[in-house]
Amino acid sequence: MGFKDKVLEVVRKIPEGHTLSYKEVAKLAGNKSAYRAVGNILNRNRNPNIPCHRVIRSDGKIGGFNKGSREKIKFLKKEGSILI
DNA sequence: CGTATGACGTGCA
DNA sequence: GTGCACGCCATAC
Repeated sequence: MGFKDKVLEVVRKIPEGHTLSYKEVAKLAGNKSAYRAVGNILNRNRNPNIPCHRVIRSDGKIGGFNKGSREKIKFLKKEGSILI
């Protein structure tokens, strides 16, 4: 159990229709300054149970996605969590 | 063990 | 308002 698992758990707890920024996730994970690592972890970690598409940048931008930002945008728009 | 990387964030020009 | 550059942390190899 480390920062990685904590981040994944936090992201997994994100309810539908709600999005969190990498910084927020890092803060909830215990390291508010590790937002850099959050993106890294989500990128390397391919866990289908982790709705990583609900994690966006603080700017409101999508950021990136394993399968392609298109899918991420699609999911967010479908859930009504984003206004792009 | 040490180096390099990255789906970020903030500041400054 | 937009663009560029730097700094930050943890993970993976």
